[in-house]
Amino acid sequence: MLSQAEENYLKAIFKVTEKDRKSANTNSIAEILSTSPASVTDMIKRLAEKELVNYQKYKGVSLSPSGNKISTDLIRKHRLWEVFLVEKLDFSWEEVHEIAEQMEHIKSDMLIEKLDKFLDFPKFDPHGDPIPNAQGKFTLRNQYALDVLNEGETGILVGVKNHKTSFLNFLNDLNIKLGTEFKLQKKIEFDRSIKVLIDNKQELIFQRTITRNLYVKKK
Amino acid sequence: MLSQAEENYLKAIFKVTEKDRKSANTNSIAEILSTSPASVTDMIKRLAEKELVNYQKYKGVSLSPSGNKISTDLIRKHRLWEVFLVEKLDFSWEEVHEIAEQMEHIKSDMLIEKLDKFLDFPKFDPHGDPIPNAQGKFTLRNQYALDVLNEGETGILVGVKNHKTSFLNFLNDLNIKLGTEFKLQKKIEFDRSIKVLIDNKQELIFQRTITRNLYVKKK
DNA sequence: CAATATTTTTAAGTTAGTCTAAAAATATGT
DNA sequence: ACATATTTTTAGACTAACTTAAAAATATTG
Repeated sequence: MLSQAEENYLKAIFKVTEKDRKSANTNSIAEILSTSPASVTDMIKRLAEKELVNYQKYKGVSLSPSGNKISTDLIRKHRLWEVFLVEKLDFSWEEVHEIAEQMEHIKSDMLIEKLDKFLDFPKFDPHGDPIPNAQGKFTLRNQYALDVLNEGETGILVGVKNHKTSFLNFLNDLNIKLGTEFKLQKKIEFDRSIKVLIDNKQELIFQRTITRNLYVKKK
Repeated sequence: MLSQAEENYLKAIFKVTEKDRKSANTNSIAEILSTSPASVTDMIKRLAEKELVNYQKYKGVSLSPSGNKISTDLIRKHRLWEVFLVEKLDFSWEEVHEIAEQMEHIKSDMLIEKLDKFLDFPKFDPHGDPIPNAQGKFTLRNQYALDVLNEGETGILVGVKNHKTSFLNFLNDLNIKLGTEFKLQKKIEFDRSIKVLIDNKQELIFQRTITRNLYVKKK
């Protein structure tokens, strides 16, 4: 039985390596977990001992098959609980991360099975992130950052990359949510910002810091 | 912010002292938590430091007002989650204790408020135990152990004292659940066992070990 | 490619929570 | 009430997870 600390390390390694990076370095893990590189080395050795990670001194760390399964299970649990909090308990999407961070450590396979069923087997969480199935498989989707659209094209918001409360509240204030339609009016070459028409109502200019964080599917 | 271990000690002290006992002794706490008396002394000192308990060496320990509030909050959370698991996720009453034992440690006041509302403010958990309100107040109920009924009287099952899986499964096998009616046919003086008619269908003899653990209200 | 900067690991120490064994205090029985 | 039994506390040691500081390895750059 893994401790919550061990689980959090596995998740952090997953996070670093999921963007095709082969292995995670000590510093990046330390930063994600707000701890020291020394602590990371310490823990990695223990995880290597349990064959949850592949590790060679100074060469970075990656997840073993069993470590990878545990990570995707954690992500599955986290995202299912987020759906529960938003759909059933009426939380807003910027409020759920911290709570789900706690709930993902509850240990009971039957609980997750039944929760999944209760929620009607959702494939995406409230931020549009895919929920892996019980085998650890993620649903893929054709999605693009908003600034990839061509002029005149319309995209439907299906996900957000940045999950910070401040960013989500910015979207709340503009009444932007999953499903919101963006019609790209004009690409401004100078700084790659764009002029968009939102839900056929408000027209706005978005900088790259925003467009990079909005995932749409083409309408 | 309290650790799960600290919270479990507070709950154990609550459990020992709730049956009108003024203070809890080291051994009884150790037994509940499956730990050693030495560990209990150790932890009690820390809890006393934080003014969560009243403690004098060799004289037992009791909850301070703040310790008591934390305990009832934990019981509230535990029992609300049990209701959720049974009512919403379709668990059986003998399956929920362990899971709720984990869930009760999730820290979020808003979560419990919203959960309470989602469940429509239940006053009793799946075993018939009262759920304290946010102020720590328990709903009282006129209930009696089954063997307190007089011959000819009928009682409706409103709670069970023993929560062990084996006992609950015994009840499941007899199709006994909250709401089941017991008509007391005969008291057998010899060993205080009773002959009861269950839901006007099956007639059985129950020993004291069973009747003591069934709480009914008079019909 | 040597000097410097950065990253990673090691070493040594801390805290929470646990244990066992022994000592101290309290309770019990004749 | 005193000897014995029981309970509780202390002492010392252990593990998991963390820290800081220093040493070692790797990477970068003029």
